[in-house]
Amino acid sequence: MSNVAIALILREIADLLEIKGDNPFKIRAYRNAADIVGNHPHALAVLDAAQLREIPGIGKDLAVRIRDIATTGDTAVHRELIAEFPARILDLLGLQGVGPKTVAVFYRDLGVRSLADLERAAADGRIRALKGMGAKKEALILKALEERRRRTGRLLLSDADAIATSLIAYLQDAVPGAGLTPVGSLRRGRDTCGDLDLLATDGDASLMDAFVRAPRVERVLARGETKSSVLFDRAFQADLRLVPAESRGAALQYFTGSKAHNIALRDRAVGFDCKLNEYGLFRLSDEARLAGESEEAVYRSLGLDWIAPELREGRGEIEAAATGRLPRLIQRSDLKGDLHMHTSETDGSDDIRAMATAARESGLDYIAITDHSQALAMANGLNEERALAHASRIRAVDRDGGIRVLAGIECDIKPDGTLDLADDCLAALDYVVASVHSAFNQDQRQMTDRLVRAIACPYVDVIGHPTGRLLLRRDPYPVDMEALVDAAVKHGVALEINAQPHRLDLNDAHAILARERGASLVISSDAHSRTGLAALRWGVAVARRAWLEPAHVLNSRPFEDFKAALRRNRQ
DNA sequence: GCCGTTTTCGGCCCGACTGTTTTCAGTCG
Repeated sequence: MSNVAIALILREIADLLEIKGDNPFKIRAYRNAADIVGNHPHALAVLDAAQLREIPGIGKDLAVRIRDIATTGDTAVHRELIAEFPARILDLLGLQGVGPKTVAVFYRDLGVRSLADLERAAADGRIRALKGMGAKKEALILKALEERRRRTGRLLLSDADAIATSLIAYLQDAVPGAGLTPVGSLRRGRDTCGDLDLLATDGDASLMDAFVRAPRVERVLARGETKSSVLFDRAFQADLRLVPAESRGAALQYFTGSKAHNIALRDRAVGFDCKLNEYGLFRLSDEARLAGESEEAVYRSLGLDWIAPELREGRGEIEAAATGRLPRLIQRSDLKGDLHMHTSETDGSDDIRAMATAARESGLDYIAITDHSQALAMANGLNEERALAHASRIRAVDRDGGIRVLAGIECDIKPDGTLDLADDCLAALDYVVASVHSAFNQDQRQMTDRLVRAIACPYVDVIGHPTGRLLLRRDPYPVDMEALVDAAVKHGVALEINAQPHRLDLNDAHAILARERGASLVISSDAHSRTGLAALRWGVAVARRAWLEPAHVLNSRPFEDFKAALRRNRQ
C-alpha cells in the first residue's frame, strides 16, 4: 500500500470526524499524519509500529492505524465512520463555502447524502429555511455546485507561474508602485498548484479594485481592504493579500507556508514567549515587534537560519536551520550541462546545431543529444544505422561555438527490460538514457524487474523519467522505487529528474530517497525545441525541494568531471 | 490524537471575510 493511499484514508477519517463534530485537535492529528505520510520519502507500509512511532506526529494510536491500513487496506475507525455517514457525503466538502459544520446541518436537518441531494434541496428553496442560512447562502451553494462541474483542478507549476506573471504585470500596470510577489505553493516550487497566492506590500484599496476586475475573473469570493479572493474562468482561484511594508517579511513567510511549516514555526515562537503572525514576530509580554520587515529577521529572531521556500514542507528543515545544517541548495546557474533533448531527426523541431547554439546561449557548457530509438515509431525513432549516422553528425558539431556536444540516445526499455538497440550500437555512443515509453500496464513486480534489468545493462548511463507520470493526465506506472534506487546505486547508473513541467519525474520525494541512498542524479530538460531548454528551471525546483546540493547532481560538474563520472567511463 | 526545559494532564497557530448576525459562527488559507 502506497503512502498516498494510506494518507487518503487518514484524511477521510479527519474529514468525517470533523463532520461528526469530534475533538478538533484529534482531527488535526489525523490530518497532520495524512500530510506526513503522504509526503514521506520512504514507503511507510514496510515499517512496524515502533518505527512509525519514531516519526514526529505519529504516536501510539496512529502507528497502529497506519499498520492496519498498510496490511489490511483499512482500519476500524475508518470503517465505523464510513458506516455512520453516506458514502458520497465527503463530496460536499469540496464545495466552495461549505465546511464540515454546514455538511453536518445539511445531513441532519435535510437528509442530504450527496451532491445531487444538495442540488435538489437548494433548487427547492429548502436551504434558506435552515437556521443561520438565507437566500444568499442558497444561491452561493448553487453557484458552487455549478463551478464544481467546470473545475479543471490543479495547475502545472509552469502554468501557475505564467498566470502569476501576467496577473502581476496587470496589477502593476493598474497600480504603479505596487510591490507584488507570488507566494504559496508556487513560491515553494510544488509540481502543481491548487490556487494562486499573491502578496502586495505597497498599494491601497485601488489594488483590490483592480484585482477583482482583472481579466477573466468570473466571481469575487471575498473583497476586503487587505484580502480578496477571486475565481477565474475554469474556476481557478487566486488570493491577494495586502500588508504594510514593515510586515513584508512576516507576510512573505506566512503566506508562503506550507501549513505544516508555519504551524511548527509558530509553535517555536510560542517557545520563545512570542507570537508569530503575518504582521510580525511579537513578544507576548509587551507586544514589542521583534521582526517583520524581512523574512531573514523573522527566522533569525527564532534562532534559525533563513530557510529556502522549497524546503518549507515540514521535512526537518526547522531542526536543520536551528543547527546550521541546511543544505547549500542547487541553483539553475550551477548546471553546466543538459543531458536529454531531441532534434528534428526524431520528434524535436530544431536541428543539432540550433539546439547546441541555444544551449550555449543559455549558459551551458555541454549537452547530450538524445533522440528516440526505433521502438518509438510514432516519433520516427532511430534504428542502429540511423543512430550511428546521427552520432557522426552530432560529433561534427561538438566544440563548435564553445559547447561540447555528446552523441547520445534515449533508448526505449522494452517490456522485458532489454534495450531497443543492439549493445554494440549503444557502446559506440557517448551517452545513453534509457526510458520506458510502452506497456505501462505492467504490475509493480514486472515494471520493477524491467527497470532493474535495464539498469544492469552496462551501456545505460541514466534512467529517464523513472516513473512515467504525466502530471494531471496519467498516473505513474507502479514501480518499487527503493529497489530501483538501490539497483541504480549498485550499478553506478544515475536517475533523471526530468524537467518537463508535465513530468517532473523523479518527483521531490523520490529524489530525497535517491539522495539518501547515495544515487547520482541528473537534471535534464527533455527539450523538443530550443525554447524547451528553459524547462531546466522546473527540474531545479524539484531538486531544491529534495534538498539537493550541486554535488548530488552530475551535470553541475565541469565537462571532464562529468564525463569521467558517467557509468560507461568508470574503472 | 500528540506531546513534554513548567507539564503524563492539559495544552494544542492565527487572522480576514461573509452571512445572518444584534455579538458571532463558519469557512478559508
